[in-house]
Amino acid sequence: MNLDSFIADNVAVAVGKLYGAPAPDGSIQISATRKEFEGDVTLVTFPLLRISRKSPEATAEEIGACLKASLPQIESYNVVKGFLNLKISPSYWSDALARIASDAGFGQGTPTGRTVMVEFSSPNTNKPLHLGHIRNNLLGWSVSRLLEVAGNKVIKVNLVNDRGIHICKSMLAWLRRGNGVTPQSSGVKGDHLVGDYYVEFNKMLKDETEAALRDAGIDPANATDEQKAEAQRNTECQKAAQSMLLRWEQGDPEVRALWEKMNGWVYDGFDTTYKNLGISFDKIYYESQTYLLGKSLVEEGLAKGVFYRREDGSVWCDLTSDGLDEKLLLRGDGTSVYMTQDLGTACKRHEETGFDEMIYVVGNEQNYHFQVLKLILGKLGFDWADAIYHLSYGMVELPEGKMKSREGTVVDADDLIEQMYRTAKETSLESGKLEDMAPEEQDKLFMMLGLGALKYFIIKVDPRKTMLFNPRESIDFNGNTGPFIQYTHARIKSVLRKAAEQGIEPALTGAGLLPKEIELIKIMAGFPDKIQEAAAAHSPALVANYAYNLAKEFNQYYHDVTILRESDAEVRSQRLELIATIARVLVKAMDILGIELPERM
RNA sequence: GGCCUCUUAGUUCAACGGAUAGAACGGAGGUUUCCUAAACCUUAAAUACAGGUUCGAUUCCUGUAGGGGCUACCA
Repeated sequence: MNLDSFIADNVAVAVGKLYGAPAPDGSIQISATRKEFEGDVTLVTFPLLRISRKSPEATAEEIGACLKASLPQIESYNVVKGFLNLKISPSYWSDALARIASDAGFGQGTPTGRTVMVEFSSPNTNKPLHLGHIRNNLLGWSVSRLLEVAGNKVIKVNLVNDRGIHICKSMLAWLRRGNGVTPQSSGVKGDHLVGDYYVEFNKMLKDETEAALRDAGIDPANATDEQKAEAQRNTECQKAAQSMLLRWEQGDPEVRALWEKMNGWVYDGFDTTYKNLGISFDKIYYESQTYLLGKSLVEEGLAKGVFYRREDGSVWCDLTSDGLDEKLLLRGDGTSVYMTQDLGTACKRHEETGFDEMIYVVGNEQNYHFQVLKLILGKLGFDWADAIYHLSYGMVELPEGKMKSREGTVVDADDLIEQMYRTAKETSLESGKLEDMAPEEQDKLFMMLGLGALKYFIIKVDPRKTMLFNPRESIDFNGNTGPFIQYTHARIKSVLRKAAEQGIEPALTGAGLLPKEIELIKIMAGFPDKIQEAAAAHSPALVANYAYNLAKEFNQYYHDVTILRESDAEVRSQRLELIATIARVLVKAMDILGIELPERM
């Protein structure tokens, strides 16, 4: 049991004894004592005044005295306004350190027996990954790790959008203007090459649209949106792309072969990016294989009267009673839409895995879509509809606003990783601490640091919020950053290495603890709770902030005390044990974020 | 128009309805005969506005102003 609930239970006992009535639910509020006051845990007494019928101070005083008398773990208490601050005895913290130090799997939650599926990344195959995908990927990955550490079985899946008009556009432009170029012949990464032809298509489209407008006697610069859309629809290349999509759907061997070839290039490119980011999946779904799912569900829904058919043959679900609109599920021509296949895919996945929770890591622009998805699954009678969770994250904005591919302000994922690597390299070489390190080791380190900075920067922000990313200023390596925590770890490891060289073993010797040491132990003891809290909130950001806090406290501690030079052997060994434990907790926390910690830097 | 969401130091981010709103970067100043100065210490600086609920509001409610998103027989 953790300290907070232990105290809470005893407060409940004390309240019953003192006031002869049980404390109402939620009236016992325990929190960590703020730094400026003396104590470790604090009871807020205001909610208990209804029962005590006394002033906040008197209530706090009485409960404090009662607890002090009955619990040996409480060394002292003090009352400030309505707050009862309890100071826990040092031996409790020594024991806590001993428990943490001897627990190799510290932080790993007990198995919950729950299976959670997490879908993330879900790229289109016509363009390389960009900054927005990076937030998605890092969030999906770290949430998956977080839930695993919290004791769940996690299945990471990726649903690749490998079909549709957008891929046909790349294919068409490549056929017309590519001259048979391949990633091998050009040396261009596959996903970038295909992306280049997507851009090429849009150029063709723009030229043809403007020509058409001029032919119609309209100045393209002054054309209305409707006029532009109309002209665009009728361009030759747009029609060619559409007919290519039709041929794809009919299974035309030529189109399919080209489609497979170009998608193959893209997957090779994606694999490289995923590998650089350090992420992987347990299963990859392809929309070309799932896009027909869900049609039978629509039939079922029609039979049950959940959906209805319009005169033109299209099928809809009326959600107006839920405060939403009517939602299309099947077009007049019988073809399905995104919602249809998502319904089908969800069902298929539930049949296959029996998941207890299905998390979709998708941007908040699709909030409406997932609200509807959940509602419809419920209407179809699936009791697991509530297991659907949309982990909705905010957009990544640049200083000049939203990324727009048309204006060329998209931050490419591969470029960004490369840039982070280079910045890490420069900063590291400047410090001049790595001269005796082998070049390949250095290279690994630079990548570790660059990625650490990038990942931490993105994950530390509350997923739901829109975040700002300034590529020019890059990312700092000082302060609340990944490299700060990496540096902290390297520092500890360095001391431990030197201790080992001198034959000094870390050990728990029962030597007295400094206040700062108790502070550090307190933070570490809170790790398992923090994991559970973060998992419940689906927020790796909480873990990031936790790790930063621990690292920061350590750096202050490190500055204030001597470790290797400490003359008292017992104190010295115990301090080594303490910092070794800190290093282990840091590794565990950062592992959730997908950030590696170096032995030296 | 309708629905959702956001607004905290100069900037980027924190804060289960609880104590004097925390950090970091940037600014100003300081610390290295000593285990890693990518560190540490000092200092100035913020809850968009107006009401309401509460012992207590950055947090909950209403309104105003200003961002963002959704409102496709796109995905």
